[in-house]
Amino acid sequence: MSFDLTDFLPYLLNQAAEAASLEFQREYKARYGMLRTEWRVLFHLGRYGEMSARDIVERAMIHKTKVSRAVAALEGRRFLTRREVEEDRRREVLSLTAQGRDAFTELTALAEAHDATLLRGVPEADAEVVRQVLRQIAGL
Amino acid sequence: MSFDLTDFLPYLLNQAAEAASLEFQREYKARYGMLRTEWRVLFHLGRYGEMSARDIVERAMIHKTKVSRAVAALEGRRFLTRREVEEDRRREVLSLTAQGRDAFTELTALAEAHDATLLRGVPEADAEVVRQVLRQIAGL
DNA sequence: TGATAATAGTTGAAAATGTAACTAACAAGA
DNA sequence: TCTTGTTAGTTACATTTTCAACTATTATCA
Repeated sequence: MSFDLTDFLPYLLNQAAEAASLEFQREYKARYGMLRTEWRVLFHLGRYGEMSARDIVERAMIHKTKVSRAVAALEGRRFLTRREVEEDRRREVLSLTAQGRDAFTELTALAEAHDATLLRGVPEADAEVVRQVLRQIAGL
Repeated sequence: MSFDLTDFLPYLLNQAAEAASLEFQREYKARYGMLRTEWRVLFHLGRYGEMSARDIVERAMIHKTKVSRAVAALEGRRFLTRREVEEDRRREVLSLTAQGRDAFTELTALAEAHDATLLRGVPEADAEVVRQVLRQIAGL
């Protein structure tokens, strides 16, 4: 039989994703009491600027109920604020507070360092191949 | 700012893992009403032969409570059976039923096909680089 | 205009997961 | 033997996630 579990891409991706998130998760959990979805929402706002919950849903491919709850939690802890949009009163534009930006800055620095650790010993050319293939799979 | 979200490995891994699992998950869910952990337990038994829950915990790095519940579910749906071990009555050896083996065979074929789809257009050398790096990150 | 559909976001209940505590069996040393 | 510790596996409870309504607003089109 030729097919090993560690050849199976969804499995391998899941294991790698879990391992990669684990250490970093401890950071944002311990420092800011954040959940993973909250960190991802924060990251999107920090990296790409203010946007609506719907934009985050689309870009991050996170379900809208998760985003809704993450936004509520981040708002409660004063990491972001909502602003009504006049031309469409269903929507609310989200933006980070100063505190949210600080958290973003600190966590991003940690994330970059963490990335380097994960790819220790991997030639940059190979790392780029990995990113490329992952983007394809993720549909990005 | 130099750091793009799609360069950030844990993020990229998560997105790819989620996208990769999605379609396949629909298969085992729709056909067999299986959860992800259940499919993974089934896979281990189908691929590597009978073993105890503890062995699966170690090999698959799934938490023992998840394995315990998956085993109970698979047993309830007659995909596997337990057998007591005389020399250590704490342990139970698990093995697939004929029905379990059928499911394994069918799902494995689907898994292989799914893998090929995910890697469409990716040279085999690159695919191997990806698997290698993912194994490193996952600690496999 | 008015009816129907679509969209943004929220909420409640059900399902799944994680954590810790638990039972039962074995192990090892005084 | 008796105590203490370890291991296999299960269960209970709290937290998260998922799924299916639901509200409120905007869009479409006869």
